[in-house]
This record gives sequence, structure tokens and C-alpha cells, in this order.
Amino acid sequence: MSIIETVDAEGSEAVSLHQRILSDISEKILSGAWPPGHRIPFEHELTAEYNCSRMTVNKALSQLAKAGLIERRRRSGSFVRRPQSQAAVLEIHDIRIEVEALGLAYRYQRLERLKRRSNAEDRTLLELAASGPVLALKGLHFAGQRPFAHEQRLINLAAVAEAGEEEFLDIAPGPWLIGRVPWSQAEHRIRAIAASDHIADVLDIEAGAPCLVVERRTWSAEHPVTHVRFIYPAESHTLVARFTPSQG
Amino acid sequence: MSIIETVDAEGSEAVSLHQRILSDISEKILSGAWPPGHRIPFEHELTAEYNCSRMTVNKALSQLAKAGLIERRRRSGSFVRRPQSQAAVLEIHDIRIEVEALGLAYRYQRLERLKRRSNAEDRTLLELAASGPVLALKGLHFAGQRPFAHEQRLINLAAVAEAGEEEFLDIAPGPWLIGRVPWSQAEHRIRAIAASDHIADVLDIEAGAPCLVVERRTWSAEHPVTHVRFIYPAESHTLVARFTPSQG
DNA sequence: CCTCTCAATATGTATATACATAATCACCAT
DNA sequence: ATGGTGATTATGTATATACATATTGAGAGG
Repeated sequence: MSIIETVDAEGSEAVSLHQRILSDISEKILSGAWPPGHRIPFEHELTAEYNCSRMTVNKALSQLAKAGLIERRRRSGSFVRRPQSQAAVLEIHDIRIEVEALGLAYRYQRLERLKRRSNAEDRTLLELAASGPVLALKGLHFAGQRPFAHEQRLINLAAVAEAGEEEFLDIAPGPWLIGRVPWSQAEHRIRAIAASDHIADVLDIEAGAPCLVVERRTWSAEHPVTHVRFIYPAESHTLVARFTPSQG
Repeated sequence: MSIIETVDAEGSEAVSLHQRILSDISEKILSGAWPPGHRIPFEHELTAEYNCSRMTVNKALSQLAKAGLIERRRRSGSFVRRPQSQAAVLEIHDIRIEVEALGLAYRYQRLERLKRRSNAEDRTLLELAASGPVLALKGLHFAGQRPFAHEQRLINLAAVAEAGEEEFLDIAPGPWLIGRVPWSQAEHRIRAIAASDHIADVLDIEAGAPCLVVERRTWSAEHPVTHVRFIYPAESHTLVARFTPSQG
């Protein structure tokens, strides 16, 4: 309630108030002190607690909401969100790097390239509202002589027009895109499938053998950029994800 | 370049100014009109262009910076960032929540429970240096009447002594641990396998059918806590990972 | 008892303002 | 030339204020 005359005599670090509110609250949530469903103090209460303006509190809470830790409801307040899910930083390496880390020669080979107007399936995969030009690619990543992964990709040419001029004969579209398009969001879907006859054929495995499928959708500031589906033979691939639960 | 006094006569949607500045700029970046390294107009210029206060512009630019699209430098201005490396936030939900989200009844059932001194394999899985007491558990997660996932877990009793007193007959060890042990690090390994005869039997699927395997190792402040291996029938499970680069 | 309306409330968005801070530039003295 | 010094500039953070908007809850009216 009082003016801030205590100048943080002890562990006085140069942390902004904004940051402190943020970390205080996420700590409470992550530690379980405030379980899912718990109502977070109202903005005006936090205003009093931290002796700051509502704008500062509001900014911090809005950020927590965007991060998915809390849910805000007008007139009701802010609440700790239910999905107390564990978040992990999953690093999906460039396939080339992955292959070369195994001491094998990397090679990419195009199987198919098609420029067309997006059909219904394309629009579903890319989450596109309207029809537009897309580039559909299929290719194989090799580790030494053996196929390592099959890639099936859609590129939204409305978002990345230059991609339409590329042949992608022996350069993989992934690194090409990464080097050109800044992306702001991605979604992965990971699952297991049995190899279809066709996939078994190109990957040189038995039909019905288990495969790991990684699908990735990428957005650059609201705009869908690309959708890609990697299929790995089960033996060749393990995804590794490491996680430290720090909140920014 | 001119002031926007046109009040969006046409597709006038209730979009906040904040949102409009945000999408305008990211569109410019995305389209390549502003390539990496390009200097974004100064806040005071955008203030004039959008005829709004600096705070509004600042908020939008700060958000773009947090999203990793631009980089801000004092005295110099804001610049389009070079594309970043890939990392993804993978959310692994509590199985109960996942099952209940499907509208099915959740149930956990213990298959096996063994308290013993860690053997060589245990120490590998837990990354333990010395031998010590561990709890080895096997159990099934049900969605309705059908098995949803098989769980095989090791708990380091040196780190979580109370776990040794628990039976885990029908409460799953995952939530039990989460509620008790603050964990500071986790590592996931994700891969596909063909169901062994035994796994096929307990999961009620065909032998050789593809399965998704998620292994998680958890540490609490340097101490290994638990290692768990989930096996999901391929049809029942897709991991979804969402990602926004860099957090605030 | 039910519905409709209106006031109260918490959040959402925006403004004007102020001062802090880091980086750069121009200038001056050596 | 060279090195320091201070002014300038753009962003960083915070405040007080205002009004919009969604939602809840209580009370009026049927």
C-alpha cells in the first residue's frame, strides 16, 4: 500500500516488475500452490500487492494467458488452466545433420514435384481458407545407400512465392525454407503407422513394418507456410526431447 | 504512407489496432518485402502512419520481438530477424485428461509391483551411478473398456522414499509423482515399434502392429526420479506439439 | 416462477506522459 | 589523429486515465 521506499536492500537485481510478477505467478502455478481452476488474484489486488499500476499487472497476466498457463474471463477473473500438461522442448534436427552425425553420407532426392492450385485436402493440411497456388513435393532422404526418411510436403506459394521457381531436385525443401522464411509457429503431430505398400517400397522395408510419422505445420505470423510429413522406418529413428520447465 | 483516415469502409471487422499493426508488419516480413536485416519503421513513424500512440505501436513491436520475427536495438531501431533454429514445445498430457477429453471413462490398473535393489538395466534407464532401492511398476491405462496405453516405470526410491509405501493399485504413478516431486528436467524419447507378443496381448491388439513408444526420464535437481515407458497402439494415439519460438 | 433489463464488475484496449537506459554521433581538447 | 565527453535518439518500462465489452447477479415486471 505504501510508496516503494524500500530500495531492495538485499538481493537487489535489476529485474523489471513485469518480470517479477510473471515469474512469481508461474512459480505458484508450476509448484502446484495454485492448482488448476484456482482463481488468481484480481488485477486490482495484484496492483495493491505489487504496488504498481493495473497496466503492468494486466500486461503480465495477458502474457501468461497467451502462454497458456492461465485463462482469463471477464467479470469472473483469471484462473489456472486445467491441462497441467508437461511442456518439453523438442528439437527436431535437420535430417542432414542427423544423418551426418551417424557418420553416414547424406543425400536428398526428389521423387515428385507438382505446382497446382490447392485442392480440398491441401487446404485442410495447410489450414488455408481460400484456394491458391501450392507446390507439392515428395522426396527421399538417404543415409549412405539406404533410405532414411520419406518426405511429403506442401508449400503455400502465396506465402513463399520464390519456392515456385525452385526445382528441389537434390536440395531438400526444409533447409531451403528455413533459410528464407522466418516462422513464428509450428505444430507437430507424431504417431506410429504401419508401412503401406508404396512406402515400404521406397523405404526398402517390409510392408506393415512400424514407422514413425512426424507431421509439421508451420506458420509465419498467421500465414500457413508449409505442411510436411516425414515417415521414418522404426529402427532408424528416435526423437529426443529435452525439457527444463523455466517460464520466461 | 498517408494517414489512415479511411475507417475501413469495406471489410470493416472488429479488429484491434494492435492486431492490425501486428499483421501488417508480419505480412511485410513474410512476403519478403522486408527481408532479414531490413529496418522496420521507427515507433514514431508507425505512430504517425497508424495515427495512434507509441504505446500501441510499442506493444505490437514487443510482441513481434517476443515471437522472434524481429530484433530490437536501442538507438538503432527494429530489424527483421534471420530465421531461427527449430525447437518445439511438446505438450504431453496427463493420460487421464487425454482419455476424459475423448469422452471415455478413465481407469488405471496395476499389473505388477516390485521393490528391489537396482540392477544394471535399472541403473542404465535411470542413469544412476550407484545401486540403490527402486520400485518397478507395470500398469494399464484404460479408455472405457479398451486398453489405452501400457506403462512400465522405475522410481528411484532414494529420491522419492514415500513411493515405496504406495501400492499404486488403481492410482497411476504419474500424477502421484507430479503432485509430490517438483521436477526440474525431463527427457523424452519417442519412437515406433512393432508390438511384441506380450504387449499385443495386454493391449488387445495384433502382434507386430505398430505402436508409439514414449519414454520419459525425469530429474529433480540433478537426482534421477523416474523412468517411464508408455506404449500406445498406433490408432489410439497422436502426440501433438505446438510451438512458438522464444517465450517472454 | 420465469424472464427481461440494468447495474456492477473484471478484463480489453488505447491514450498521454514520464523517466530510464543503451547505443551512437558529433565535437572538443589533447 | 585520438580519445574522452556529452548530447541525441530509439527503445524499455511504468503510471494514471478513459472508455469499451463481456458476463454476472440482482431486482422489476409479467
